Amino acid sequence: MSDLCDFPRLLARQGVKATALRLAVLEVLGAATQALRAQEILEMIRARRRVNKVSVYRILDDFTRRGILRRLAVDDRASLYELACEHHPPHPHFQCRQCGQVQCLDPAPLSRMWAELQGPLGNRADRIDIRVAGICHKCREIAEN
Amino acid sequence: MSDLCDFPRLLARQGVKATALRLAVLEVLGAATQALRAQEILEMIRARRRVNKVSVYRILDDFTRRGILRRLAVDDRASLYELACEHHPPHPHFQCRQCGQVQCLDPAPLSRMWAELQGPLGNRADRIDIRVAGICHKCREIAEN
DNA sequence: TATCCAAAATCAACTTAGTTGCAAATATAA
DNA sequence: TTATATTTGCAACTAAGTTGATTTTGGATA
Ligand SMILES: [Mn+2]
Ligand SMILES: [Mn+2]
Ligand SMILES: [Zn+2]
Ligand SMILES: [Zn+2]
Repeated sequence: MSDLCDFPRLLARQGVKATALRLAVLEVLGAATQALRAQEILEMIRARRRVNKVSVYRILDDFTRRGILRRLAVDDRASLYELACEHHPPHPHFQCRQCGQVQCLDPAPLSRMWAELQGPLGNRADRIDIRVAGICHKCREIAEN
Repeated sequence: MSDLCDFPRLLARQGVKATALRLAVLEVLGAATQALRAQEILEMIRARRRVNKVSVYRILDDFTRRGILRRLAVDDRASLYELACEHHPPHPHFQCRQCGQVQCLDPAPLSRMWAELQGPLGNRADRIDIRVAGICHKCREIAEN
């Protein structure tokens, strides 16, 4: 999702050491054009160095709790991760039910939605996930030919 | 989510036989006040009769593909199931990050959202899932005392 | 520079949630 | 009744993630 962020600084602000592995996780996600599964992140890091999957899972978990990453629950069994820095505000996603691809959508409709759902039934809401499902552009082209 | 539906007729319309097990799955979900995990459905059926988990998973899967049920992807590893009949139109959900409880919210905001997200980027959207997360009513009370 | 320490990473083993292939049972048709 | 199709059950397997214990490492201290 672009490399606009200064990852070492981002980690410093959170009070965590910028280890090679933590930076590798952020760099993989920073270079990605869409949200990635833990397995994909692991493989991409393994293209460059040796890593244990447990370390990656623990880093993803920690980053998600700290708000450095967002974890997206999708229909598949594995969840997806994306950067949650200021350059990537929360936004809806589109998942194709044919190919499974998950695209990031424009954040605008989400902010309009916010007021509607804020604090219903006495709950204190602090996050909205929107997932739009259907058939993507590409899959429609394939089906039409 | 209430027993307003005539399950045998619902199944007949879908061209599937109304077997005892299929009806048991629908009755459990019809009586539930919130969406249930496969494991919970299994246990509730087992309180009355002997069943194999595979049969339940296969029924849940088949019903979801037919649109009799909706499968909700949540942050936990197991997904949730709810009836998708005319008495339970699609709606947003609220999940508490403390206790994990998932509540069904009012369908209204979802229909307002629909127009906004329909067919972005050339995709053909046919479903919107909205999940609101935060701290629920109950958990807030506990925290305040 | 050597030694110590806490944080980070690794390893093997385990768990959870679901899946697969095939066999047995049950229902329906001929 | 016999044949056929559908449904359910059983055992074994898989994918994704988790746990607890151990080893490694990057600094701080002496
Ligand atoms: Mn995204
Ligand atoms: Mn619901
Ligand atoms: Zn597609
Ligand atoms: Zn709660």
